[in-house]
Amino acid sequence: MARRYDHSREEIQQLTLEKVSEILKTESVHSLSLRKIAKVVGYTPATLINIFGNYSGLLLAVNAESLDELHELSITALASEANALKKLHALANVYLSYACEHTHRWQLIFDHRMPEGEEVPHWHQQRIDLMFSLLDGCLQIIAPEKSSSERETATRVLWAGVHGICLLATEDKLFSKAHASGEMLIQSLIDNYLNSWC
Amino acid sequence: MARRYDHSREEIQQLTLEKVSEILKTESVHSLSLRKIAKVVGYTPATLINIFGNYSGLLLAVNAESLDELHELSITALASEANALKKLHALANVYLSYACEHTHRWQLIFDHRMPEGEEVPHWHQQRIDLMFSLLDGCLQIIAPEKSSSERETATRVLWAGVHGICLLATEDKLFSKAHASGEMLIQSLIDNYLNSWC
DNA sequence: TATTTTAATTAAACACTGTTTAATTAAAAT
DNA sequence: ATTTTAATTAAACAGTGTTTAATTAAAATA
Repeated sequence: MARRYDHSREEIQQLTLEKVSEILKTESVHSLSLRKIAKVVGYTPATLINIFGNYSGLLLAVNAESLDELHELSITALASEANALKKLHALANVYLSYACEHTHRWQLIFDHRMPEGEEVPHWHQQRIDLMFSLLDGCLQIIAPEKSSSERETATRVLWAGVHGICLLATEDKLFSKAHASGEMLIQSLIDNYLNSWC
Repeated sequence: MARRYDHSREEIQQLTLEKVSEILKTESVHSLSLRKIAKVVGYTPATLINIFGNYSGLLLAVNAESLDELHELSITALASEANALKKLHALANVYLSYACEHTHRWQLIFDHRMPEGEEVPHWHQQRIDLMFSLLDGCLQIIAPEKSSSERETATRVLWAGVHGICLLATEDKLFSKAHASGEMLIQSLIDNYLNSWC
């Protein structure tokens, strides 16, 4: 068989992202496969490869959507707080909430590895840089006297800490309810670190 | 063919761990496979499954060895410092050094996931708990007035932070030389966090 | 010592995986 | 109306971890 034209390229792409989203609501990253996705989308694996280049490209497209979601949530969280320190807390809690509520989507972002030899696409790196820049923006208001390299250090320390806490939370390595105690850890990290830093 | 008896069960296990070690010196976690390992060991995949239960069990055995290495390095690092704060720094730097120098082994510890339904073996969890307890021991000396739940929070924050920094370092997300700037981030994290915490 | 039982080892099959190839055919361009 | 282009698929390919059945050497038993 050949050329159906039930959907345009863009429609198949959109349809795929929706179906993967649905799967990730209940199933883990490791139970995902190109063939399984192709089946629920209603096209063959080869068609999805034709559209996304390869399986890695498909997952990357899912992750781009996730990062866009995270970015939008971050923007509204920032707008809802006046104080720069509170903005920073809000940012970290958006990150934790996303990790806890969309655990499999969140894990996919960091579980994904480029195939040997391929570079991370610039549009993907841009999305990550954008998230970092929001953090940096808060620190710029909190400590305007600091140099940009000092701020860069603090940004990375805070991101690493929050990310590590989210890893513990999503992997249920936190005794009590993951989200609640995750929030506590984040509060402790940010308050204590910044209290001394500036 | 059947029953060779070139090696005992223990010898094959030991041989396997050695060969995997060698492979991980140059190749990444994702290029590893049971069949590839079996080939270099000189036995068939089914033999390795007979010994380790399944592929996951084989990787778990590699990780147990890695955690033992990390533990031993930690013990000697602790012994080489008198001051409790310096001990803590030493501990964190052992972790970073191991991540940078044995990157693939280190990544395998955290990339590995139990198969659906199987629980983390207690002997593996014990090894992880042991590492956490070393950290907790330092904090106990640094801040004996704190409650054990307060210390638990600090332990987790510090571990999460150091782990996140190591992730950045091993994935070359750190502009300059990974190890050097990783050390800087860890210093910033520990000094600032503890400076405010106690 | 001869015989039975046990278990180590393997080849082959199984059910998957992502990707490539070649063929089909509908749509677009000429 | 004809040619070109490209969407789509089935099938093949090379790989994965695991299971099964057969072989056979070693250990246990008689």
